[in-house]
Amino acid sequence: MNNPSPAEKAAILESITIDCVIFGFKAGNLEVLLVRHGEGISKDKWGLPGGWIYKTESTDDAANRLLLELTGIKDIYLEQLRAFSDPDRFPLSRVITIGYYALIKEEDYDLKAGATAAEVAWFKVSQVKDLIYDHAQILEIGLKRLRRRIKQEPIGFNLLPQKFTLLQLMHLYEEILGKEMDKPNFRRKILKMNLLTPLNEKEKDVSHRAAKLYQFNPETYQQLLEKGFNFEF
Amino acid sequence: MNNPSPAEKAAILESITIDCVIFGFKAGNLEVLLVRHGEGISKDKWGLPGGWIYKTESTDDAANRLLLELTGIKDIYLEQLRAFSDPDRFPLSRVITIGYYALIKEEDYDLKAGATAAEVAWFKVSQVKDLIYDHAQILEIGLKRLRRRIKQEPIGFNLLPQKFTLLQLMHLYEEILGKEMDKPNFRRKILKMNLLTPLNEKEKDVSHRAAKLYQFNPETYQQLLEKGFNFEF
DNA sequence: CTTCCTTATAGTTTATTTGACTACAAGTAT
DNA sequence: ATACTTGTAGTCAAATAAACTATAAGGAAG
Repeated sequence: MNNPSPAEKAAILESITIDCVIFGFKAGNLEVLLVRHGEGISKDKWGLPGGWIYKTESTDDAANRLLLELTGIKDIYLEQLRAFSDPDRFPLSRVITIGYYALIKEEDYDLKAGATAAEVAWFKVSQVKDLIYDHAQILEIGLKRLRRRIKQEPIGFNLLPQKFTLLQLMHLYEEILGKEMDKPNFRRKILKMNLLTPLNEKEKDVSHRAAKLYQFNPETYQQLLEKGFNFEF
Repeated sequence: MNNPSPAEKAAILESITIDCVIFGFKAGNLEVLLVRHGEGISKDKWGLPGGWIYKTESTDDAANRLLLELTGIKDIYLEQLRAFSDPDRFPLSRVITIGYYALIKEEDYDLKAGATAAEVAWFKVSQVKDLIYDHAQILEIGLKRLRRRIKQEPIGFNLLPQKFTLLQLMHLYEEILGKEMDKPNFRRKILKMNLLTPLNEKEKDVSHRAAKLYQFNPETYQQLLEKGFNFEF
């Protein structure tokens, strides 16, 4: 979100930007993808990946392009959060930013800092601090959305590896919703949804009884995405 | 959303606008507020109330100001829908619009066409057609949001008069969700929420047994707004 | 190889919530 | 007085949720 060069100015919208909140999950922690800026007024500070919009692209396209340019991540489903429009949110001029968010499996993507980003990395959400501009607020709204969504749609699964145990899934819910759950009840409820396909495999290299591995049933997944569910637990 | 005059250009953002989807409810029908444009390329066509954003105001403020200028409605709670960013959505130039929506009691507000609006009026949602630009899409997204929300938060009450009967409330839900409900069950469920305060009054001038009137319990209302509920019926 | 420990998984029990109904009460209109 | 309409109360079986107990399957320690 540095100021555009004169050459770029012709092709971009002047007072709108994009910022992306990308969530991942690793070792029981919810993480978010940040970039360290390599130039401009926020040089060397960390913030959400984002930038300017070309006049010829939709904001959805811009979000995907920017994410690719800055972090190397491509072809993910980004959902719009909302616009952030405090007149003073950006110090150099009046700029409204449109927030996007996504959930991805960290393991599926290689990070590669590009364009104006000097560095890209995952940070535990609970430990993020000192983001540029109003990015802390955008992250917070993204987190709120994630929490609301995960109770009503089977989106959390995007954060887990292909094959996972029921306990891993439960821990994911516990981490995101910030509350403890009952193993037998969780198991019963999620299995009844028919959303998981049991595999003929088990965990390996664990020092206790190995749990069965599961993966999604993409069909039920689609149905539930549309119809929603209630995952209060 | 006509093009700004040169004098205005200094003070407004060039490629962003606001559009508002205002829902009301009357005689069993869900209605939406539209304005007939008095000037510009969409002269004499109907569309959502909206317009340009001053550089010094947030989009929330802009939405409220524009609504007041165009329709005379003021001081309502407008919630942001999302940004609409199709590069071709606005014929004259590249303009992204930020949609807002609100639910209000029609009876509480007097309409008064102002600024660039030649006329303001309520239209039954089911009968709206031929809106300018992509306003049909914005309305559709607003409606979707309304349907989702009304199942999870007690927002529908904003559409009813101060005092109302349970059947009126149920009809509101039926109209918005497009599905029939069971009277006794609806009654039981909603009363148990403790959201309604029974009044010592009854309907008047009806040609059948008069129903008891209720109003909200603002405290429970606040609690439920934060905590949410599940109003599937 | 037996015992202990940890985690996985199955099952029980009780209270609560739903959904579909029935029944009756309270008014208006004829 | 009677029929008709809508409001309100209550019943009952099925489904769900929450808390809990019990057992199985492994590895680790002795």
